[in-house]
Amino acid sequence: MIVEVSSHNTNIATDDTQKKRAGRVRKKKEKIIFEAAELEFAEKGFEGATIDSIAKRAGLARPNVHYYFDNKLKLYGEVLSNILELWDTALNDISIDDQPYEALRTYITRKIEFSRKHPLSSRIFASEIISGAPHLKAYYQEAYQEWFSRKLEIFDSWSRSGKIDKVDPAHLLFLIWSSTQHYADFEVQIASALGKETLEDKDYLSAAETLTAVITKGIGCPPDMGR
Amino acid sequence: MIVEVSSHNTNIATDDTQKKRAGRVRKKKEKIIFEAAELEFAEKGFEGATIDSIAKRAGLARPNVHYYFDNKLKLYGEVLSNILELWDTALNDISIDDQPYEALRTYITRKIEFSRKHPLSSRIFASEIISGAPHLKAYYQEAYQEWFSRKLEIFDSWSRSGKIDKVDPAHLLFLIWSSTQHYADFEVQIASALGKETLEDKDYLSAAETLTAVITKGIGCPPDMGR
DNA sequence: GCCAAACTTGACACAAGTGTCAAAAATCAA
DNA sequence: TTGATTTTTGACACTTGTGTCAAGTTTGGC
Repeated sequence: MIVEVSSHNTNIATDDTQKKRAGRVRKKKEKIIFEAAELEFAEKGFEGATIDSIAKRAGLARPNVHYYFDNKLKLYGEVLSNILELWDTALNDISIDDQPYEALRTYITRKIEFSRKHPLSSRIFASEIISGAPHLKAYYQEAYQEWFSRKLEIFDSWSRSGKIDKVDPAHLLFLIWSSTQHYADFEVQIASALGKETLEDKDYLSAAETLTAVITKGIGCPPDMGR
Repeated sequence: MIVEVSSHNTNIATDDTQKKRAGRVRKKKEKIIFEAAELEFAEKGFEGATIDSIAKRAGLARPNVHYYFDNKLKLYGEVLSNILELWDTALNDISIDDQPYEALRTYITRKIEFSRKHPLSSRIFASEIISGAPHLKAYYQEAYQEWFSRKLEIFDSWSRSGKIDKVDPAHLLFLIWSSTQHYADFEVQIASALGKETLEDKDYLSAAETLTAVITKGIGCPPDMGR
């Protein structure tokens, strides 16, 4: 039942066994279906999503969805791996040589931008984790742990060289990750708190500013620290 | 379709229309079903949950679940309002007269403890928000906005009186909320990052410590500020 | 021990979802 | 224009889930 999610595949149609090469129509329809699927999965989760509903969102007959993506699991797998890929390319990355303030400011800003540009992806991912990541086990035993420990090393080295305070690097990473992720996953709640229907550009901007200010000062590398 | 979620009802069976008063058996069974439902909803979301699966988790025949809770929506409504109630009682609360450091330390610690003790509740709530809060609209237009603005006032007053830095209070609140919430919702991811199957007490403790340290220092009210 | 109320369950009717197939329609290269 | 290929769709068989009912069983007060 576990999807083998490959984090890097440029072509959406993975199994070339009997799949026809992508014509114009195919590409367009795949995109329409894919986007409808993202909406559906974000709103209902994997278990709650139905192919019928995806077909309706896409404006197609249900068997047509089966024609392009064999079944719900395959479609979901594509959506998931697309998310991981997006993530990889959009957030490359913090380097050990960077100055903490600049590096964190950039990272936080990019992560928040990502939350604004790809809220559905973020939410689908969150739903998957919340429900125990049943389709991501593979990924979690490999790529993620590596990504995580690379970040830890950077924070550790910053901490050892006195560039930042001695703070538990893992929890610091969780702090950065969760507070930025929040703006995608809990957008409804945030908008409601701010008395709006939906968040605007300036909200994301001031979020990034505030998070950067509080977190960098909180670990002892505020902007005015100089060098 | 929107559930009228009342944030305070001591008795689980709300509609006394034809419901029999709670005997011993009733109470016990309701609890078993309720807990099975929490597991199911946390894992599958509202749309994906099935009564059959809840019945199986509870070790009962499906019609028996219908006997105690009329249908899925009612059961979900009970679960949701139980969560809101838990929240209200467990996190009461920050007062405007408190010193920021102590108040925040207490709040963050309690919130993380809540994440440890009630991970399912937290996750169900998160799923509901992620999918657009279709069953919480009512709550969100009232109680939540009030809760939120009360917190804002406190932060604002701290900020005006120079007890903390001039930081956007809304985003500060989101920061605190999201980073603590994270330990319930993304437990799988966190455990995987830390190379464990499941989180231990000390993980929650060091989480609370780190968050408190970084956030309070980040807004200019570290413990050694004294008074 | 009796019996009314509370509880349990198999069976039913119905609704919704899945995946497949064959035939119709559209596309496009020669 | 034609005909092979790609795409679309109605129909089918099947599975899963829902809610109800009536007949059974258990429980507990007397």
